[in-house]
Amino acid sequence: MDVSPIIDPLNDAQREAVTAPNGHLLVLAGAGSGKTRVLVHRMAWLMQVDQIPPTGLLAVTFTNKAAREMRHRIEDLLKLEGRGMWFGTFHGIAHRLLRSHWQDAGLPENFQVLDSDDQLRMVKRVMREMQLDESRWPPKQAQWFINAQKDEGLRAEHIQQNPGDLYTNTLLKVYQRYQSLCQQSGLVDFGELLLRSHELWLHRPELLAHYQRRFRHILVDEFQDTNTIQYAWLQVLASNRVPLTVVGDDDQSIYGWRGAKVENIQQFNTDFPNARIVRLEQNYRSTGLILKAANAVIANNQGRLGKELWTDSQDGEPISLYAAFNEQDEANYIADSISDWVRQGNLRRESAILYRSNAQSRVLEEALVRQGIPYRVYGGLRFYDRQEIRNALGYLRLVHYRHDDAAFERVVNIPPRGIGAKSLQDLRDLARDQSLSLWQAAERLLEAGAVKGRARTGLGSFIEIILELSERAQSATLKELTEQAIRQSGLRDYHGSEKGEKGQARVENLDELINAMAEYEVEDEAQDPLAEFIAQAALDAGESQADEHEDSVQLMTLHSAKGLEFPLVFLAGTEEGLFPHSMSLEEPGRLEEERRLAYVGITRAMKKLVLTYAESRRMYGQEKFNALSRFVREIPGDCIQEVRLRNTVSRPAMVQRANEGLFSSQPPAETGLQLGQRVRHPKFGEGIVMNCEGSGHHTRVQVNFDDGAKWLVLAYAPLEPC
DNA sequence: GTGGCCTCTCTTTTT
DNA sequence: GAGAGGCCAC
Repeated sequence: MDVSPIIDPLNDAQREAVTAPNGHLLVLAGAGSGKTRVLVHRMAWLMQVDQIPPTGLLAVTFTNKAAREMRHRIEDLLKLEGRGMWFGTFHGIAHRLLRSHWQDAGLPENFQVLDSDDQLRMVKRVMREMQLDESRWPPKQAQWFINAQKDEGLRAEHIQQNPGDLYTNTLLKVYQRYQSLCQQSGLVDFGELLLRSHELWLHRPELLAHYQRRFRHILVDEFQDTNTIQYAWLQVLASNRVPLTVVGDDDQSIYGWRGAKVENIQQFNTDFPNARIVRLEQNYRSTGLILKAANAVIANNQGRLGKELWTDSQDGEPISLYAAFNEQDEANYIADSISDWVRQGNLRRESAILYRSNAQSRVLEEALVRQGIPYRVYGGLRFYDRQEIRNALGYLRLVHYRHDDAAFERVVNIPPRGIGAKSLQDLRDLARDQSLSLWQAAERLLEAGAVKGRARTGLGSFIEIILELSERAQSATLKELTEQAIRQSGLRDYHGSEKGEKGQARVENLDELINAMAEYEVEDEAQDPLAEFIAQAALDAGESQADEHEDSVQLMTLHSAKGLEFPLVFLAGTEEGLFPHSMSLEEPGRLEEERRLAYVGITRAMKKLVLTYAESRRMYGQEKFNALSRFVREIPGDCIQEVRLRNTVSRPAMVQRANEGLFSSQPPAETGLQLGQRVRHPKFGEGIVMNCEGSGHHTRVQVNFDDGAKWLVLAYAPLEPC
């Protein structure tokens, strides 16, 4: 057997990881150290050398994109179809298990996956039922509470009531009521998928044993992003029967705020004491200086597992630091730089602009538009999150499963058919009192003649539509069914008549959905295709299928940049308050997470990194004078070259003042000016210094001349003290 | 059901 | 200061 294609392209550490005996393995993989490659090659090794059949492998990732990419690469490497291997996200795999074992999991066969939008609706409904004041008890917060508990593996009945703690007690009640409503309507939210499949292991040992025999090895990507319940799920499944390979980087853990536990990496050592540990520290991505900067920044974090990236490559160009006058200047500078770079024969798509928060993208986009540079913004509204799509899916969900209350609430009055808040409330009341689904409640009310007038007609025709579609579903293809649902429900006309281009765009999206249905391939023949499509729509929000063919600059948040790399990277808005974000300054833990985010950002760059910040920035409607980010100050001086426009005034002084963290309205000392001082201007004559803003070459002072106050840029309008 | 007005907030986001 | 979400009036 020739294993050279599997091990030849690897360095020593990578090879050690790939060829480790079929036992527990922890791979600490630094940024750009070939983590995915190791995972893929290890799968190949296990199949070829340890003779594990494809069906014996389970590979778990966090995003559908990562799962697809892995499948792709293994098929490429082994020139075979990955059929039989289980690839998927934690949620996807949990869902698959629950579908197969719905009875053991205590679910109805037709259970539906509830996405966060629908979840919020359900939470609101429960809270209204409980007559909680929405301003005092924000539904979003309750939703967050429920998800956080589920992420920790806790059911409402596991959580201790605390007599004095009104907050927890109230939210607990919401949790409890929400849960029973979901159970009754056959709805399973994201957290519930994980929690339930964990319970499935615990309550059905024979099932667990079955899967433990089936899986001969489990591989987990981005292990630092696992939360408590995910870890528990893995731990029970693997225990001491199924070997685990987990790959992660504690320095790239940036999702603590949504429940990820970096500690799981340390815990792994304890729970699996015989696990082998391999560190991948050689970086193949970035230049020497970029790596040096990244190492220096991350070294300021405490309690790391310890890893220091190194590279064979040259130092490369120094990192540029541009101090912009304001956010406009920053955006223009970046757009100019990209123009230059493209003029030198580079591709736009090889450059990326990264920022901490989405709000920053607008100014950047405007500057790119002005210069006619095509760009693509990542992470916008996803296809299945669009209203019109969710409405169409709402109808289909009801066709599939009438007791899906979330879908019922969503579309019963869309398009409007006279079923207002009052009628809906009657339905909810009846449903609650008699433990019925909204669908059943509607039937009862109609039979009893308890609804009158427009509401009666509307509700009647709504039910009629669903019934007719259900009939049609028996014989029609998915595509035909969807087409009819969109037409017959009135959604097409309703969205089409929305004013402006919006209406047209919505209809186009609906057509796109019909196309997607036509192309949809059923993965599991045994499954009802409609059921499968609906679940997929909830679990895979549909990678924004933007035209990737056009050569465009990539704009995204630092979070979405994880896992990607670009020859040229701009990191915009490196200012205190923005990055690190002001909301993470209080807790040291949050600040460390921000620092890891900085580490992620820096290590995205292959050849050239440009940091920019604005001395003055409009935020929340106010002019803010933020100091240079501490993360930039943590980079050794010899890695950085400060870029200034010409006519520079005293660069060191500017940097010093930035480092001191403050820009005052007092002009810099080296200008020889002070507030209140008399100065002479060659053209305007004598005046008094009233105010100062900015620093460095952008320093502007306000001077009161005889004919009024003027703002002057010091660099261009030298003032003489007099 | 829509439009206008008021208030409130103001990260990061996958499933 | 902008955008979202809630509320009220027509």
